[in-house]
Amino acid sequence: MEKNSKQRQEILDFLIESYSHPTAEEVYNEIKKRGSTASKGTVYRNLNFLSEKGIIEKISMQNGPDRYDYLKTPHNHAICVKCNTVYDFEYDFSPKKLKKAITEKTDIEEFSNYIIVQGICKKCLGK
Amino acid sequence: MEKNSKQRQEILDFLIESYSHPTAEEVYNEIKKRGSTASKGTVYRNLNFLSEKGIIEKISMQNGPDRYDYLKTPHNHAICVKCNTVYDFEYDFSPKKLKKAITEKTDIEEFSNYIIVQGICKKCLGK
DNA sequence: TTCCATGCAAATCGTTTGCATAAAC
DNA sequence: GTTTATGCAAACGATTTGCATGGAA
Repeated sequence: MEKNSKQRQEILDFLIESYSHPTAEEVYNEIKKRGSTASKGTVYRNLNFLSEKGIIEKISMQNGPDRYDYLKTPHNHAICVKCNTVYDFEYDFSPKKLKKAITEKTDIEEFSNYIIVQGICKKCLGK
Repeated sequence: MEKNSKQRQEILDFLIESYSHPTAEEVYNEIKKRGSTASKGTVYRNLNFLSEKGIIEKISMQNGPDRYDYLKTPHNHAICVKCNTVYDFEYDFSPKKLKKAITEKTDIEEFSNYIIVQGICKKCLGK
């Protein structure tokens, strides 16, 4: 049976109120600033724990560290592959049609409502 | 001006004929088996070069090493986050509507036609 | 009083980099 | 001849792990 530690709660609390898709490092720094005793190892262990439970989402980036997002209402992610900024957006991907297309062609059975679109943002295009 | 080395061509040739979304390590092993002199550093440098050119796509995984895919006709990727298998599938995401949804809500201007859906495959669900 | 979670540090993994040499053009 | 790419090995960043200890149930 799992145990509800102070540290795990501090990590989750921060993610719930955060809208910036922070990295593990950023989570660590922020909760430290607030007085948490959590070590970096504990932060990583809990981020993995929470994402395996489906409470948060681990977002893998093309460059740099993973980012984490608390799963409120379903939404999608548009990611700039240059500067690694993650944006939320809503879009109806017609889940039923999509499910059909995927299960017909692949072995994927269950899939996330959080779809990832990669792109380049205004700022990075200018460069 | 860029130069077309033997090693770069060997790496690209292998990706063109591969349908398995190989990792850098797998690319390295396979071209070595075929007699290439390419070092691992060269493999990484060329995979980055080719993906910056938009010739191949770098696919970041939730766990484990990145995978690479030669960009033939547009298609999407369904990824099992447990076993890291990448499947191809076709689906009409209504690019115009999607573009509108994204540019209205985010700073992303240009985006890839290769959309990523994360899920769990049949085999891993059973476990 | 059991067993899960922690803190710490070392280890690991995937990838990048510096530098001297070799190959394209 | 000039410049870009290579091979090698060392360095790097992000993450995981082993182990002894502490805290929840």
